[in-house]
Amino acid sequence: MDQISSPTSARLRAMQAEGMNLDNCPVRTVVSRLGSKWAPLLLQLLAERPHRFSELRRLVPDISQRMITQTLRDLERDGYVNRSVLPTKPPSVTYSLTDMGVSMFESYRLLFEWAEANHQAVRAAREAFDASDKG
Amino acid sequence: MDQISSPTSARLRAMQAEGMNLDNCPVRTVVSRLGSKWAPLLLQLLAERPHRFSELRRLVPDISQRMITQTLRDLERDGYVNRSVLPTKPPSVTYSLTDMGVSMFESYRLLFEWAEANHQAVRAAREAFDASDKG
DNA sequence: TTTTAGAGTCTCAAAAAGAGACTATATGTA
DNA sequence: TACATATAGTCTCTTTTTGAGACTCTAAAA
Repeated sequence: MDQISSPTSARLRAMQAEGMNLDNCPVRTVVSRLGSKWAPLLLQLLAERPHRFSELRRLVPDISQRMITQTLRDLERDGYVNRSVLPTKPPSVTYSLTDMGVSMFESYRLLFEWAEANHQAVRAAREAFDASDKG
Repeated sequence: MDQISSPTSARLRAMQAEGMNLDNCPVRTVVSRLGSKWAPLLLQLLAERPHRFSELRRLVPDISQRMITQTLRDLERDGYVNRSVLPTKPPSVTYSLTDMGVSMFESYRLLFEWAEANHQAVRAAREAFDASDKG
């Protein structure tokens, strides 16, 4: 049984007929990780240059240590981020993008650029919605 | 006080000095919504053509109705999705992308394409990580 | 008369996120 | 000697978010 690719509705219909579920959908597998609360921010910083743990902590003051660790671990697990430990005392740990991370970020960056260019429109839409009867 | 733009580390340092927090970071504001569990899938379907609520439900069998509603509401609130009700009995509701939704999806789509092309590598990285002492 | 369809809402359980304290070791300071 | 600081986390507990499943309403069809 093949991996599912981009699920067009025709494809979804076929999958449904075959009794497949969507838990293996590659797009979802990849994208849902990258859209987590802190991943975009940390990826942007690592795309700029490698950073140490404590640098990230200082640069993003409203993230808890637990969430830095966890987000970086997830990104490392998926192969986007490299974690290298220098055996100094106390040890220093540097995080950087892998080749795959760089490759992925080239695509992801376009959404970031869209967001920078259009966040006012999004914000306006949000406020209009909240001010309407729907909000 | 201006909106924060893409937070380079220099910018973050400046923000920190000014006592700003990152809750208004436009990239995070926009991206974290779009990376939620179901948004990518629903956006793909709506990018293909408009769909009705019950179509989406049938096409994505493992999503609960509550989550369809909520995800579509969030996308509508942010201005990506249009919800139009036809006053039939029972009423029919059609969801489609707005112009802004189409514009956003043009950028987002590149990440989807990357994901389709590279999900095997991500999966492999994940398995390698889990098999190592780190997992 | 019971069923079906559409488009949800409501309630409650499970999972994830977040805050804050705690750990280890070595160096610097009083 | 005693105390504080730095790095890179982990542990526990609380709050928030997600998710599943039952329930609602209306009108037409079987």
